[in-house]
Amino acid sequence: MADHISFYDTRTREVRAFEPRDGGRVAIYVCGPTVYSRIHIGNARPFVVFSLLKRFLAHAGFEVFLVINVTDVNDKIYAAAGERSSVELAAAMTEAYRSDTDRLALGRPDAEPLASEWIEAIVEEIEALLDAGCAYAAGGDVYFRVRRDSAYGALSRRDVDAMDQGEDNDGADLKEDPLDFALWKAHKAGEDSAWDAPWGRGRPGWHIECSAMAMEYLGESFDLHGGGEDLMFPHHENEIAQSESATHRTFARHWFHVRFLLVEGRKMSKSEGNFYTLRDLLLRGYKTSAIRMLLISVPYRRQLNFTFEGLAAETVAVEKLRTFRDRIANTKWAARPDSDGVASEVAEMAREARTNFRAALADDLNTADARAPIFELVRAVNARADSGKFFAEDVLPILEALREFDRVFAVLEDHDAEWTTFTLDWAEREGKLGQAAPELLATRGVTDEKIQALVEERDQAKRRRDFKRADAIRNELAGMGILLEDSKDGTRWKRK
RNA sequence: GCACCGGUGGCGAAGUGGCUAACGCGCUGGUCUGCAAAACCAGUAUUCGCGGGUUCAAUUCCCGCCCGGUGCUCCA
Repeated sequence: MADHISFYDTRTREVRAFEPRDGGRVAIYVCGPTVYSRIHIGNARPFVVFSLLKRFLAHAGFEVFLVINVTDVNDKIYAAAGERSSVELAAAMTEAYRSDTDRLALGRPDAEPLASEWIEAIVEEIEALLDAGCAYAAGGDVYFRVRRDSAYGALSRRDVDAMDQGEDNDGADLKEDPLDFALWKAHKAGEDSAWDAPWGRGRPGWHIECSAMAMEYLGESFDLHGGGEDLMFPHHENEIAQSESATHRTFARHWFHVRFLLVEGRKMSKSEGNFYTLRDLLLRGYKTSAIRMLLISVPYRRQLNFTFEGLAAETVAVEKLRTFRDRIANTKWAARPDSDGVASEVAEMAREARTNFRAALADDLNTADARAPIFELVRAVNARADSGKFFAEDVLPILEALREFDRVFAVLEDHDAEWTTFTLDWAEREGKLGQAAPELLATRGVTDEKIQALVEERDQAKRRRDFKRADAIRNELAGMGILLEDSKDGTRWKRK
């Protein structure tokens, strides 16, 4: 099943066969968040994409090891902390990042190293670069000699001589060449995290931490390295320069960049007023299943327009799949009258859908295309079920197909109600309950027992043909976010 | 200015040198239902930003234009 998987490679600018060095094993490194604030929907896209990538590769039979680092020493963190401790801010925001991404229900990376915990490895790599003559210390800083690296600019297709010389940057007077970038920054007044190093007290530059941690976890050369498109230059270009100058080996064999998203058609920014954290969306009553579905609806290399209209549409789409799954699983289907040992047509449809699903993902992780066979299967099977052509022996192939889809997409498992409770409890602690959507607040304290009692009362009213009363109860439940479905097998309800 | 990406139905979006241009949402009509909901059926792009070219054939390749987006150094 693992054959013919290919991904676009930023370095070669083409869709290339993905061939891990070590047969069945895949090592992936992704540049994660800088923890100075809660993650927003733009940060969520790479997290979702790389989690899906891992899930797909694992599903395709590879043993995947995914590293997503956390940058917890950085200028932005110092700036955001102000008078407070940057260390405490970073720790709190790291926790928030883990909690928020847990709500995305895609699992955690296999390792989530913090830059601050790998200073020793970073210092060692800088020493190696100094020894090799690729770097130099100046005024307590250490810089990398960009012009010593003839391959510099290959990833982002930039001509070193055509680059802006950046004279107004920090440390310009210490650099031999304006193109050089910092591997180590000398301690400055007001910075509350610093480590001793042979060339002076300070902290790592931004790029070196990823080189060091990637090599610590995955070795000098590994399969795939990724991040947001913004990281291509200078971050990843600099990582390649440092790493390959130190090891003389290909650092990452495949480069994978996730496109930025737009929010309501515009670039997301605080000044535009379209800046949303994951928590904001949860408080507004949107479910992470819908967020995932929306992020899946556009392939990772395309710009995605994140809108509330889109979220609403995907909420419905997720519901359609769950309703279908429940229908198949919970109905007493008749045995097939003409079971003559031939595989049923439904089993054949499920097989074909699974094949198409895998093929779409194997083709540069085309998640948008991969959704089509799922919905096609749902419609075809619903149609058969409506016309009495779905039988007990068809249940298993269908549920297995759904399980396969969900091993990658994770939208069927319903944690939504749980996350809603979690979000509201958090909002209460933070005094933000007032920001919660009214529909969300209405669901608070609505227990299954309470719902069940009302549903039974309505059923009795229906039996008396007291439809006024029955409809009143249905409306009352709707106000609590409960939807009813009458069927021959009784009334089913679900939380919206 | 330099580099790059996109413009497909009401919205989102896949895709291909030539079968009826996927899929999701929406809308209209129908079946079912006490009414709904769910589900299904039918309809909803004579056409893929505009102009030109290549080709027997282009939405798909090439050129130009218009529109939108992104990057261009220490800062996800």
